[in-house]
Amino acid sequence: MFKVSRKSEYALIAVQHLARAQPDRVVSVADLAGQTQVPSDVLAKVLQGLKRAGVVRAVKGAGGGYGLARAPSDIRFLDVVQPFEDTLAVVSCQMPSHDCERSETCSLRDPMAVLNAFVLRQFDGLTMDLFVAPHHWLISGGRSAAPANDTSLARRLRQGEAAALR
Amino acid sequence: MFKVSRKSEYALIAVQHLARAQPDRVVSVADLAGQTQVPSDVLAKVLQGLKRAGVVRAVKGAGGGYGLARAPSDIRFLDVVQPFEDTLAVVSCQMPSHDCERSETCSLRDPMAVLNAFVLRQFDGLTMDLFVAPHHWLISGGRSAAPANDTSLARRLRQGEAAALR
DNA sequence: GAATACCGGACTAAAATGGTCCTATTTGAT
DNA sequence: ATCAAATAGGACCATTTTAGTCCGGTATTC
Repeated sequence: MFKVSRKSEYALIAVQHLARAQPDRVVSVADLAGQTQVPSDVLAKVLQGLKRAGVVRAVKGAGGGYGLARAPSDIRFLDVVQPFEDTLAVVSCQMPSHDCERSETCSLRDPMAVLNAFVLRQFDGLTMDLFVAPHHWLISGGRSAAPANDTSLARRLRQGEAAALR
Repeated sequence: MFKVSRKSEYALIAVQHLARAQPDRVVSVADLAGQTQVPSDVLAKVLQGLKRAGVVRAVKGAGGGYGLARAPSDIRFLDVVQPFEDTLAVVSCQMPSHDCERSETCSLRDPMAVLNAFVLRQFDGLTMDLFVAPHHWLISGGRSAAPANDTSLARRLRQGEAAALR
């Protein structure tokens, strides 16, 4: 459980690398594949998906490539991952159009809804700036101000909270 | 992502039903399959797994069957689910014996470790009593005392917190 | 000793996953 | 104009994972 698909991992890696490039520049798939060690065909597909999701912008033709559509702090973790996941539900009875044939005898649905909403809410507060720089949250003393929808998880990430690692 | 395997869902359902039975009684796979609408062969496998995990106890022979090994409040969500999941990591670079070939250029590992630990910790605080009775946490006024390792998620579940559902 | 039930391996069908290949189409440079 | 660089995206395949079935074995009760 929990584990994201490999495409999602590639997407996270791609966004991370694009975030390091100058904001107005654009990087070709070939270059990015070289940097990231991700098979370029697969990476191409992933970037297309990210483009459709509006996370990344593309410039076609010679000299073209991909760049972030906006600042990492405006890109949520789920924005990057969702295009490559079929569902974000913990159990299937929480999936969009599933009417449970066991509803008579099973009472998992409601507690599961709470659980599911909690998890989603936590992840919703995560933005990609928490992942980009190499350990920027560990070495940098200066910490950014907490955004409005800050969650416990986001807070911990920003602080590199050691407690969470135990 | 997040989604548990179907066996895990069956395991949750099974534990829920066993929790409703009298603590000293034991229910056969056939009976349980009838109650839960789960294919009995599959359910048998699931219960064997739960037994190996120490979640349920088995009584062999005529009149035998399965019962919970301890009170629902002493059974954690992860106890029930883990036997049927290959991994609890969000990304593969957090899995037990994975040495990352991208460690030079990828800085996802450390923030991901925080993320991973956070998720696990939240789920670790979940016990099965939060799932058993039909809406007991919604209709019952009396609420149990918070255990030592209470987490935000467990708290919300205990309260059936509407905020989490938005 | 026969019926009841757990135990658990072997096997199969179906689906998801990860990856490759091939062919447009757009664009910049010569 | 033409060519090369690059994205766009469909079709396809191999592998793995998943879900489920089947079957013989063992323990226990009546």
